[in-house]
Amino acid sequence: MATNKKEAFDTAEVSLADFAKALAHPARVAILKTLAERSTCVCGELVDVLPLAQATVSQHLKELKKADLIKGEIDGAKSCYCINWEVFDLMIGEFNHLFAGLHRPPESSECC
Amino acid sequence: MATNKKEAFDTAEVSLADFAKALAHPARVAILKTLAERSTCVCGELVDVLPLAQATVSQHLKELKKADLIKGEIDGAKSCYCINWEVFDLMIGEFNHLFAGLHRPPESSECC
DNA sequence: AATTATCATCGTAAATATACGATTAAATAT
DNA sequence: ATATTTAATCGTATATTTACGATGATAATT
Repeated sequence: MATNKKEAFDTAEVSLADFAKALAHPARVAILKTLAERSTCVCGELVDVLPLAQATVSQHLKELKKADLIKGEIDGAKSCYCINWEVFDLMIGEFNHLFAGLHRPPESSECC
Repeated sequence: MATNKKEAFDTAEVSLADFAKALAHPARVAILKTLAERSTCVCGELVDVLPLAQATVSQHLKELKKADLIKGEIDGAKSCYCINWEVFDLMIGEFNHLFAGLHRPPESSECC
């Protein structure tokens, strides 16, 4: 029954929802935060930072990569990740455009 | 296995993730957009606007309510919803604080 | 009082997400 | 050459999400 109804929605809504979905787990928020904090690219210290098993961290990284919010590169035996700022900033802009900028309550409107 | 590891993360990360989760579906984005567009509170026209059954819309509304992003009120036989701007603006602020404001790439850092 | 409209909730089916141990593959170190 | 480190992937268990029809409850209409 849980069929995917993505086609039925606007692409803007879908892409914003996908962005939100990528952030919809504390581990992934923490990963992005950690990647942003370190000026140099971070590899597997993420596993040390997070309270999760290596396989699970890898899975979260995969999701962030799928959402195009991070880039990965193999550096010897290790693999190195960093934030994809182009896409990230773009999504933040889309987010703010849709919600923050527009549509404030029209002052005198009686609402709930 | 899929145990809830929320306790192991910072509350800021958890609350941001919860906020993101609330937006992590096109239907919920569309609901918020619709509620923001109409100056007067909207009831069940949402069902007409969305490509989903009434029960499903109700479920999504429940989730948004759980996240405290909307307020609901029974108005006769209908029930009326609107955005909870206090919370919503707060979460937007938290979002921008954590990601947009801080941590830009330090210019000369070689990254991925 | 009986009917209708509106919407929440229940029950349920199927898809996704979360988590981890085990395994694998590749690079590095011994 | 062998052992170790690093990280991806596989397999799997469980939890959560998504979706809908059916039912229920309440208010408005007839």
